[in-house]
Amino acid sequence: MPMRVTMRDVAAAVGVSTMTVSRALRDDVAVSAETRQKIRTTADALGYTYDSTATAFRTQKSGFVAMTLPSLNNANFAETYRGLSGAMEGSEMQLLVGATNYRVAKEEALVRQLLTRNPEALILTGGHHTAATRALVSARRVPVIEMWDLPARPLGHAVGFSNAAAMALVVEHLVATGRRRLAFIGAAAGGDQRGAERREGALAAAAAHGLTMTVLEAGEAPVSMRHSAALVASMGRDVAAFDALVCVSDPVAFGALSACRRLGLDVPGTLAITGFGRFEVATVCEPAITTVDVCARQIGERVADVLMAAFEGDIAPQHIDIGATLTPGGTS
Amino acid sequence: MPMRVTMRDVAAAVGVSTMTVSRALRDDVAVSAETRQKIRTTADALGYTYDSTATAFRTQKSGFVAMTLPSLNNANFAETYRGLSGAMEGSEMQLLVGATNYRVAKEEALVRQLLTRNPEALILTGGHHTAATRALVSARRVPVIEMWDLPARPLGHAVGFSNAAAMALVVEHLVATGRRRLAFIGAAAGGDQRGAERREGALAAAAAHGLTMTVLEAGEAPVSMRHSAALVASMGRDVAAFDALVCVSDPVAFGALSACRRLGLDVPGTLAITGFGRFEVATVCEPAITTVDVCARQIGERVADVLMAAFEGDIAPQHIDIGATLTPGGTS
DNA sequence: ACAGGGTGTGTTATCGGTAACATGATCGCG
DNA sequence: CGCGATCATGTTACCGATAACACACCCTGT
Repeated sequence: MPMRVTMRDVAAAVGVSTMTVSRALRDDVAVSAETRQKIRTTADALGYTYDSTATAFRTQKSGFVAMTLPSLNNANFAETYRGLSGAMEGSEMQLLVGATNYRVAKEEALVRQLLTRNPEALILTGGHHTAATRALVSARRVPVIEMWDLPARPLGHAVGFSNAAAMALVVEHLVATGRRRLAFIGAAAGGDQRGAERREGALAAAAAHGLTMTVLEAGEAPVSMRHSAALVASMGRDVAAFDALVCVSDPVAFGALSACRRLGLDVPGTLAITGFGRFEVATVCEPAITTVDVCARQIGERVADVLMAAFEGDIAPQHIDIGATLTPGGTS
Repeated sequence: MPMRVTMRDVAAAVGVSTMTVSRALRDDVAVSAETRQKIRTTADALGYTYDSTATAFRTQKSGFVAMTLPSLNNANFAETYRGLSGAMEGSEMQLLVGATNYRVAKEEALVRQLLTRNPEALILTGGHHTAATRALVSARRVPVIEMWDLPARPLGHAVGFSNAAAMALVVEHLVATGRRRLAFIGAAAGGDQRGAERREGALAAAAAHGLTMTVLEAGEAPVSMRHSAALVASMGRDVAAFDALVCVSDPVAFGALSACRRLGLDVPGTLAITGFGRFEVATVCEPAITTVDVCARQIGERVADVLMAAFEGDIAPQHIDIGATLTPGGTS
C-alpha cells in the first residue's frame, strides 16, 4: 500500500532538502520566496499533509492541552469548554477532552491516559482528586489549572468560586423572604463533589439561622431534571410540608418546578424553588427560576487567560475567585 | 532540567534492554514473570510514564478517533458523545473531539487540524461538507462515518436518519389533529444544515396537504430556547394567528412554550407546539412537548459498532437508518 | 580589496518507542 | 543423544520532522 506523502517526497520532487521544505512550510525562517512558492505548490499537488505526531515527538511538544470535565452533557461545562476553546482558537494548541462522569476514580484513569499524550497543560474540574492523581499531575512540570472550585490545596492555578459560599447566598435570600421549612435536593452522597459542597454550604447557612434543612436525594450523580421531577412526583403534595426547595442545580430545580405544576402546587406561593448555575432553562422558563450565576463561559475564558500567561512563562500560581451572584427569579 | 523518565532509564536500572521493558509493559509476548515483575516495580519506582506520542510515531497508529460535532452545548450531541465514548471504553482508542459551531468552513479547518494527528477513524456530524473537506477526508484510507444524517453522497459509513422524513411525521400528526395554520420556527438559513432539512421536510409535508407554512427565523444557528422565547414574545398575541408552531428542536419549542405561557395563550388549546430530538426538557416540562425521538445515545452506540467492525477489517460501507419516532406530548 | 555580516540551503543527529530479525539457552522426544 | 522447537532476551534500524551546526554566496562599508 502506498505510504503517506512526507516531506521527503516533497523535497525530492522540488529538488531541495527536507529541511528546506520544513522551513518553507513553517515560514518562520529565511527561505527564498521562489523556493517557498514551489514547495507550497508541490506539497499541495502531492497531497502532502503535515504530521503533528512526528513534530510532537521530535520537539517534545505535543500541542495538546488536556482537560477533564465531569460531563459534557451539562450546559455549564459545555459553556466553559466553549469559552476556553474559543479563546484558544488563535494559539495552535488543541484541546484534548475527557469526561470523568463525576467520579474521581474515573478521573484518575482519564488523567493517566491523557498524560501519555504529553499535554503541555492540564485543566481539571474541581479540587478533589485521588492521591494518585495528585501525584501524577504534580510529577509533570506543566501548568495545572483547577476550575469550578477554589481548592483548599491547589495543585497549581485555580479559577473558580466557593460552591458553599454561593449556595449560602441562596439560603440567605430564602430566609430573608420568610422561608423557614427548607429542603435540599441533590445527588446521593459520594459522587459529585461540587454538589456536596453546595449541600454543606446550604446546611451551614441554614444552621446559622437556627434552621434545620432536610436533605432529599434524587439519585446517583449526575442528577438532572427527570430525577428531581420523579422525586417530587413520588412525594406528592407532601412536598408542601416544605416552603422552599433548594436545588443543587437549575435542571434539578426545573424538574421540581414541573412536578409541582403537575401537582397543582403554587410556586412561589406555597413553595419557593431555587436552582444553581444560571442555566438557560432557568431564565427562559415561566416563572424564571431564582438561581446563582457562576459565569460558566467566563470560567473558560479566565482559564484561557491563565493558560496563556503560563505559556508566556508566568508561573506564579494564580487563584482567581470569579465569584457568584444571586439572580432572583419568579420562583422565590 | 531533568529529562523525562524513559524506557531506557528503566532498562538500565533493571539491567535489561529497552526491548524487554517494552515487552514487559505491554504483556503481549513472552517475558519471564520474574523479569516482568521487576520491570513493573522499577518503572513505578522511577515514575516512568508511557509516551503515546513515541508509539504513535513508530507504529504509525495514533490511537485517536477524531470526531466533529456542531456543538457540545447540545444535550443530544453530548448524548451521542457519551454513547460513543462509553462503547469505546474497552478499546484503547481515544476520542479527539472538536466543535464546528454549525459552520462547514469551521468544520474544514477543524478536519484539517484533526487529520494532522493521524486519526485512525473519522466521525463527522452531518452529510454536508465543503469540497475541500470531502477531498481531505477521502484521501485518507481510514474509516469515515457520517452521523445524524443519511447523506446523498456518503463518504463512507453513515449512521443516522432522514431529518426531512422525521419532521414530516410531526406535520402529519398536526394535520391529522386538525391543525391548519402552521408556522415553522428555526434558525436563519445558511447555518445549520440539519435544521434546514427539517424545515424543508416540514414545508414539503405541509404542501402535500395543500397547506402553506410560514417560516419564522429566530436568529443565527444555533438557535435555542431564549431565541424562540424572544421571537414569540416580540410577536405577542399575534402568534395566535397560527394554530401550530413546528419547532426545529425541543429547546426552541420550550422557549416558544414558555413565551406562550407568559402571553397567557392556551397550549395546546389555542396553539399546538412541537419540538424535535426528545431532549430531556421536552419530557419533563409541563405539559410535555410533542417531539420526535431520534435516539441520540443510540446513534453514538451504533457508530461505535460500525467503528469496531471497521477496525476488524469490515470495510463494506454501512448505511444505517436508525429511524425516528413521534412521541406525542401534551402540547399538541 | 577584504573583513564582517547577513541570507539561503544542506548535513547530521535525534526525540522514545517497537517491528523484525538474531541469538543463546532449555526442553522434549524419537 | 542429537536435533528441532520453544522460550527469553538482545540488536539494529527506523517512523517524520526539526534543532543545531555548517557552509557557500553575496552584499556593504572603509
